[in-house]
Amino acid sequence: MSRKASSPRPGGNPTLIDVARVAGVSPITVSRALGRPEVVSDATRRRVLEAVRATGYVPNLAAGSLASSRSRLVAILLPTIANSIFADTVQSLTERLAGAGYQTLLGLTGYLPEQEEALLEALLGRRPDGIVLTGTQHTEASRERLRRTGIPQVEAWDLCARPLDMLVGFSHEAVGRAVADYLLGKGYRRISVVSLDDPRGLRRYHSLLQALAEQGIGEVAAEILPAPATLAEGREGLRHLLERGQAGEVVVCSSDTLAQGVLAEAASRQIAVPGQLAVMGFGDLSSAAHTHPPLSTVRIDGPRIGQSIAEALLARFAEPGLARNPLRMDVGFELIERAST
Amino acid sequence: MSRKASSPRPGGNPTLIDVARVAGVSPITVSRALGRPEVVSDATRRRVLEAVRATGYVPNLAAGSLASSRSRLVAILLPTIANSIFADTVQSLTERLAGAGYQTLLGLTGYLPEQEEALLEALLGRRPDGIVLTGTQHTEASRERLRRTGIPQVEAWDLCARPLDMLVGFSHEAVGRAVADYLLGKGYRRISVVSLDDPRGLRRYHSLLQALAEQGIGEVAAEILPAPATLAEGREGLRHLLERGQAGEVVVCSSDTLAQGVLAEAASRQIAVPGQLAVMGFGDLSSAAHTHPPLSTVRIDGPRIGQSIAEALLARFAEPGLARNPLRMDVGFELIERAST
DNA sequence: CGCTTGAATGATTGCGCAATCATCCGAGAA
DNA sequence: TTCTCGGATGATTGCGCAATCATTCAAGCG
Repeated sequence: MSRKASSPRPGGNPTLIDVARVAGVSPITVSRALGRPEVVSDATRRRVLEAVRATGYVPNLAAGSLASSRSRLVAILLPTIANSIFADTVQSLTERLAGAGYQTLLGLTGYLPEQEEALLEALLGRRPDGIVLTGTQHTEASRERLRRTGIPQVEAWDLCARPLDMLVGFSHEAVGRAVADYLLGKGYRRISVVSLDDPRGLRRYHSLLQALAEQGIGEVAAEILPAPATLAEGREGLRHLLERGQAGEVVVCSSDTLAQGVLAEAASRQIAVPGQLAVMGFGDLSSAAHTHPPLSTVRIDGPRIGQSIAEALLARFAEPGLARNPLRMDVGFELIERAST
Repeated sequence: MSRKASSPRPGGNPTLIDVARVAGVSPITVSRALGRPEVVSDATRRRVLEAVRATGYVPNLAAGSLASSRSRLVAILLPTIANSIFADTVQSLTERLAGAGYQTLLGLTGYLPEQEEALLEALLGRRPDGIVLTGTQHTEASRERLRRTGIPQVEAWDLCARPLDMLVGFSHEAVGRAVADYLLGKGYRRISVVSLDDPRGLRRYHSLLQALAEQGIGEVAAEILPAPATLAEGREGLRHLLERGQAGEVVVCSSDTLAQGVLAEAASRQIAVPGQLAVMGFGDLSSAAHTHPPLSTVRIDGPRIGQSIAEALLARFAEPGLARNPLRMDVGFELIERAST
């Protein structure tokens, strides 16, 4: 390295040593005054804080990570943030973690498991203290790698029998069944589906199919569309169903965004909703209550998921002994009936 | 510290030294094989990569940061990701940076400058190689701190006379004027505004006011709502305007989301759009083309902003000599006329 | 008065890596 | 043959911090 010891260095960032010199204490006392203020005397702490202000010192967290083996970083992997149902979860998770001094490393997988694998390796390089994953489908390589890290991790927005570690979500199978029961109860028999080809949407679709089959309804036309969800995709989905004469009495959509597209396509074709065609969404985005007609949908409490993830991680950070506690939280869902069905 | 030198440590993560031992080379050769593969021989590189695979080695980037003074981290500060017009920008920015080996540290300011200040300090602790800020309004403390870091930084989604460093955005004043000219050209004279109280929305509002005033239109009712933008806020905005009899012939909204709320409120009151009341949005969200009626709005190319930010930062990283190059990119905007006006 | 006690502070060390400088060795030139 | 040269590899060092152990000193006690 170029520089000898700790000269003043007008160029670089000030370090603990610079602050210590200004405050007239040892570097480790500065470290303590900032990191564990209760162990230094009031007078010393004041002197140190004054020196921090005077020097413009900002602790180098990379050095802190290295020395303490705690990065105060949480990695979040999610498919996308654009028009996303996950946005509320990420927002509340990030806020809660920030309040506890943790920062958020964002990784976008674009719904591709292989992408998740590469991203995961990159993120692990930061030695995050916690990892949040969307869904429970990961490549075998990812699962193995995650298992070996021993880092607390939370899978979100889903439930499964063998979670990697902690789990905060709800049952997509239960959603599918609940939607089937609801629609059958309303008297609908000819049902079609417009779904994104994302794993959780497809699981809801399959359990809907099964629940309907159990009631003797075997024919369910489906239009499976590539991610991400947009209104245009929804419109296209309904258009294809109509062209094939398969739309039936009600279209079940894998997201409110698709459902809004379906509504728009129906409006443009003068199809009355729900008179000629009912529409069901998923997610209860803030727009769902305000479409025309208001959208029946399934409400998921995204902020609550985020908050629960944060609590679970923070608890684990505070008490590493809890390792492998069997947290498996089902936040449930709520079927919201509005005018579209 | 507890451990002596570099014993095998079955518990912890493998290090460069472990890989080196397996590959039968020195640690620094492993470092080179991974970081600058062109300087080691093919045979050595293969042996090293095999050893990396065998050990499950993942480089500790905190240590790398500390040794090289390059974190390969870019901090992004933005108001919110929920229902956000910035989502596309963040998505494309993140993807482009990830492709170049940079990771993204996300900071959410909630539209509060003081929050930005605290967040900024926390993020600077990671010594990011680049910083992306939303907008050009920062506290004086933030500006000063940013200036002194010398880290390449980009202000996005706005233009201003004295940028901190680089700038990729468009003129909100020009948007306000363009909207005024457009509406006047269509023959509208009684104009009202529903805006979020975010700085950029208010700037568009004020320049709209000024442009209208120059044409002799002095009375413009406005409803200013707290962030974040939701359909419900838009509905409330129109409701208040109508209650006061001030909605006029056309409502200009500071975002498409608010505009959709206005459309919903109008629909629920049997107000014909645009016959009795025209509506103008901002952002051209993917939903704007599919509302009922389709929404006239102002299109901003969010992904392009993200891409341009990434290019600008990567260029600066590759060539630190370019410091203080005067990049100041105006990505412009496009007024989209649809059926709502 | 000497002792213990515990709060406050300090000295030393190493976290894992890359920058820097040093060394080695084989091919080609003189 | 000897020398030079440059590609390949290695040894050493320090990045900035916190863990660990050591020291100091005043208060309290018999």
